[in-house]
Amino acid sequence: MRDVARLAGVGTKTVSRVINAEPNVSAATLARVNDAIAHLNYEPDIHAGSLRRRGGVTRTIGLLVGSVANPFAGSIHRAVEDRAIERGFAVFASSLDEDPSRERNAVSAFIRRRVDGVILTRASSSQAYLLPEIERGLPMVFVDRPAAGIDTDSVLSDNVEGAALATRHLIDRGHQRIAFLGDRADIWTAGQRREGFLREIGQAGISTRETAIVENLEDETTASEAVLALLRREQPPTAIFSSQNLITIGAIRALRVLELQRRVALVGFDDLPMADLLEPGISVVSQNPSGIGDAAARQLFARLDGDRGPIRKIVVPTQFIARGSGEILPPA
Amino acid sequence: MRDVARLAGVGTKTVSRVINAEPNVSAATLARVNDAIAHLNYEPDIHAGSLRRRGGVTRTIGLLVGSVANPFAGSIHRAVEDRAIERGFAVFASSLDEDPSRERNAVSAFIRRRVDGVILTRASSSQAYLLPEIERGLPMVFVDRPAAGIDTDSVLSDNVEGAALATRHLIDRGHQRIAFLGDRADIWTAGQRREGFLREIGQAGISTRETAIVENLEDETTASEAVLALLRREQPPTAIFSSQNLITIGAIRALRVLELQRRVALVGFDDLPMADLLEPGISVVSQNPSGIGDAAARQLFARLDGDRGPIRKIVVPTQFIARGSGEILPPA
DNA sequence: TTGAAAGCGCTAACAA
DNA sequence: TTGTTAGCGCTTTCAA
Repeated sequence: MRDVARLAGVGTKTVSRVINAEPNVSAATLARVNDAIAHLNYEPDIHAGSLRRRGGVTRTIGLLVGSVANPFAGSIHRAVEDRAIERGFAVFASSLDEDPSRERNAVSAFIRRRVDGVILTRASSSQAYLLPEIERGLPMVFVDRPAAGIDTDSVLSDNVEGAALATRHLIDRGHQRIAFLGDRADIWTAGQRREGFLREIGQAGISTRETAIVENLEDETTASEAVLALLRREQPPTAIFSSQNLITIGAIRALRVLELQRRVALVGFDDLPMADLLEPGISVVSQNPSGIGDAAARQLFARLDGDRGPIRKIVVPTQFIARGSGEILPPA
Repeated sequence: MRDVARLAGVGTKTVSRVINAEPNVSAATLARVNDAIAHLNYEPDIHAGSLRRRGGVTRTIGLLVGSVANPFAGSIHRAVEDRAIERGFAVFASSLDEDPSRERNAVSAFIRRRVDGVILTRASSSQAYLLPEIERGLPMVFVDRPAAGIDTDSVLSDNVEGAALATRHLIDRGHQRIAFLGDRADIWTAGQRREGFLREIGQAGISTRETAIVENLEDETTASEAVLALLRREQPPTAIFSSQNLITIGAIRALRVLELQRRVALVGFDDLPMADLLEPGISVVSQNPSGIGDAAARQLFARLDGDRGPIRKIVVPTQFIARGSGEILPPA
């Protein structure tokens, strides 16, 4: 910046005015400074500026998602980026991997870099450690799962309703023996989806002895093995509700192995790429990840703009997509 | 930091020593300072530190990919993050969208935030604008596509060989009328894959009048329409090589519409999720995005560690995966 | 319209 | 082992 000032024959404050598009710079000076900037390939240091700037804003936000390699997270990320870029904000992205220590480290990394706000998914069981940051006024929006131990803005899918919708869909087609497949029971969304499932089973007056609840499925392989075991029982389920992406893929594989994909109904929670190209197509309850990301970013920026309104809990609706696998009827 | 120093009854330099795990702090002082840090929930400002620190490192890198919503980019991103996190680095991620102005803006956003290095995919036709940054010593690795107009480290898939492999696979099965489907011809990878295709066609002595080259397919829909048109010709192709992901999906849809998915061979460039669950399974040349990200991050960190060796062009091999669609024989 | 001086939170250099 | 002073690149404050 000193070099630019010297080259343009002005003081550093004038260069500062030009960079920040402040008023009270004559056209001639403006041109001279801009020439000097171009000539020296000068890029101002945002963080040096934020040090003294009132509010200390860095035009940077932090985003913590399940894993940046996961398409669900990718869609959230993209929506957040699109909102951020409009305002000249940059986005730090980190992956959580269901690991509480990664959560803490990521948040700390964001804070040490003085982000203006954060959009977070949680893995640990309490976010009380964020209390001091809230008091300091760090805007914070939770996505996919609500914070525990603190009250913050959040943007969530309607997990209970989505699961209930899928379950009702199967019950309406006459299924009574319906299996529930869930991932790690300590994950908040897993519990919510289980709740929706059980609610509908109860309302339909189906005995819980008829339903199989299989939880803590970690990946495709364990899910596939669990489904193979289920279907080899004496009274196998006539329908399956799989409450997570990878588990649904495992279930599809198991059904194929037994050649039952046209005889046993299957509905998955969360959409799958090319699900409509399989035979039968896979019926799902789809979430709206870019809607979640968009809402979260809007809420965060509203807070950054000074919105001091009450905490908002935004629920993004899910949608049932019938493609065939969920419309299979129970054997007569 | 002043508050911490005061509370611990030491000077700020001592706090600085503790934060940075520098030697020459007595155990007693260390404990007092750490207590004060915990008590005040103090998190040091990395950027304020970097201002004065020699080298000015911020432990931050910038990553620019096609789109963070794209699974290919997601895998690269995740691999980069895994290497970065080991060293306490944070990652800025941005999407390119094949838009030269987004490229410039993203790079500028990174530089203004004083990243220590960048991993970039390009959209614009020349990266000569980065010359000053190179001279200033900003480490830089290009992924997926090489930089143009400057000489930098890069990590690329073997696009020409991969496309040649796919083409040879089809020729070896007796196909003569093979169609090439490509995306925007100005995209570097598109040209490379076309080159590999044409090389094998030429070596097999197949007349180019027998092959159909359809380029500038923008998405699934245009690809699907193009394939429908191709297959309705008098002399339709007996095999299709689709050189990009979304185009392959469009081709699959078109083949299904005409019920030709078991009669016309199809090989795609880039793997598709659940490609093995379709009927027939989709044969592909798969890239190794996490291998690309890993190699790029390793190279970048080697440069950050002071490696001043010659520019490296790393090629990550592709792999042919036979699943059925590519093994369909031409009609007798 | 412009610039000089002070200071943001931290580390380098040096002195104690 | 510890602290003091200066200064990183910028913005604020205030005077010219």
